[in-house]
Amino acid sequence: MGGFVLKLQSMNSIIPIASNQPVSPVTPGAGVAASSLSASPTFSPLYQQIKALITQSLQSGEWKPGELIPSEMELASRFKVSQGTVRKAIDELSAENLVVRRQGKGTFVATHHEARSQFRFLRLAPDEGAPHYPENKIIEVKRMRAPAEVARLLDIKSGDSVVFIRRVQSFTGVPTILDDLWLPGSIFKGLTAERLNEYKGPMYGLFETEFGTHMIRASEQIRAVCADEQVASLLNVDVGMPLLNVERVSFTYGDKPVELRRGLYLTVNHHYRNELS
Amino acid sequence: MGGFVLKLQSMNSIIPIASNQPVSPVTPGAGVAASSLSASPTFSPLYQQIKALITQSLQSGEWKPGELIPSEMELASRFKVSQGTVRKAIDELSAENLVVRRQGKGTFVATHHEARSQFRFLRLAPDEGAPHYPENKIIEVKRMRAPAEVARLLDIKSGDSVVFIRRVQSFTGVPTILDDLWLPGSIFKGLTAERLNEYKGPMYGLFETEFGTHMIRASEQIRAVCADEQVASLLNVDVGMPLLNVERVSFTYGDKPVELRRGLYLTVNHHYRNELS
DNA sequence: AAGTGGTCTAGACCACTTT
DNA sequence: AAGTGGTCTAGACCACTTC
Repeated sequence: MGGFVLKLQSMNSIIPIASNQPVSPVTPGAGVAASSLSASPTFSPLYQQIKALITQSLQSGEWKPGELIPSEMELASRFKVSQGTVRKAIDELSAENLVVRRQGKGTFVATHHEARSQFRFLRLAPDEGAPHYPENKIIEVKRMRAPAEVARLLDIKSGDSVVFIRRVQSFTGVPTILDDLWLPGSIFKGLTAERLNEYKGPMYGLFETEFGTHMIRASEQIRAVCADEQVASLLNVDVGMPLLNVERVSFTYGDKPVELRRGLYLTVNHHYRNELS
Repeated sequence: MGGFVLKLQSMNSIIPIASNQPVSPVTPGAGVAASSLSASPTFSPLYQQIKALITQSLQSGEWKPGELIPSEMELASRFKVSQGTVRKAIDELSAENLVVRRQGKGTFVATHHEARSQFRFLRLAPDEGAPHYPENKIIEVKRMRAPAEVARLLDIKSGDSVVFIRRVQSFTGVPTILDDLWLPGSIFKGLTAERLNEYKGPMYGLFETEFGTHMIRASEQIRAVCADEQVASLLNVDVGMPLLNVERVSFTYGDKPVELRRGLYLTVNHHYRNELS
């Protein structure tokens, strides 16, 4: 019986896990044989370590968005743990929307090319009728040097290259969202207005497919502001019209910030919806 | 070996579960013996049925907010299922913030009288510094007949008695939030301005303790508006100042709406924070 | 029929809290 | 020492999908 409880300095230095696992089968019916290191202050449950290993494979691109990952039994065999432990790891990854389970088919890497996740990052809904996806119009795409504030939020150096995008989104012809985006130039090489205009569907789908960057979560700060002349012109409203100002930082695997977005939402016939639970 | 898989018309008609449970102990090591009804279109996993039973006990007040509920072993014994099945039911209740687990102590009914849940329903945070709780000033408390829109959202009849509350919340002396609340009169009998002013701490704590109504979730719709004269006067800002308009419907056990709230937030030095995940 | 995830049980041991 | 939730394993069967 081998020791299942591992002592780890951090979740990043987890790779040698295999060598700490039992190499011989556990006696049937036997429970967990604890090592004497179990009181370690850096103790981490086995399933958390497995979760970190799976996350690493997602991050490294071993399994790409939309693809099938190995079955629970295969992963259990690879990591030398029971299927139940792999299951608990995948349970959490599924709860965090990193993977999607489908009974009878398998577990798939989450992708933004799916109806079910279409409105996960678009919280503006019409006051009447079912949510639907807006039309995109790209106003401007340019390369520039990151201002200090942009660099800080993207965790890059001030003056580093960033891609700036301005677009307007309309619902049934009515301009409703003005977005300004800043993306790290090192990741989004070759992003042009043409490519953005050609692409139909959510921008995060394009980012994922064309630039290998999958967004896993975002953090938003919302304020109320008034439209200035430039904004009023772009959204076709009067100067002084109250608008939602939504500042978003989006993160990819490893909680790395890879998008800064400032959206101005016209909330006359739409609202930002939020569930508190 | 008894049949564990039950056929249910709905989650509400679950009470006879006990009579469908095995009364004699299951043969050790035996798996699940499925009944021939397993293909029923209304099939519900055992742990979901247990979850519903526990939720009923929460709703009925058998265990009150802050109290300890029976241990997993006790519940397993009561419901004649394994401890693992109870565990999975409680896992979900914990994820939904209905209960709180504490290793070594037990599982407690969630309460709003705790630091850990203090900011679950208060999303306005200062731009600089750590979140802190605002001071309350009750402006008005009165009884009135529910307007049609209020009645619709509270799922009561138009003209039914409601309690109306207006208050201003301030951060370090600066008026920042103007709230208007409508509460069903049938539940919040005897709510007075004095009682609200005496009470220090979150209003949901008072609702829970004084009126036996614990909020479990809320749904918000956010818009940008401009301050009119009355609002400007109450928040000590200029007319036309852009404000967040946050309309909230809060629900208690059984997803019953029991509060309608319209908040106006000054977002000059604060922002509404939201995590998209 | 075979393979996948989903449910359920049983038993062991660990970590934490209280007695 | 006893009790609680937390982790881990093992094995059975169910529901769903594909072959």
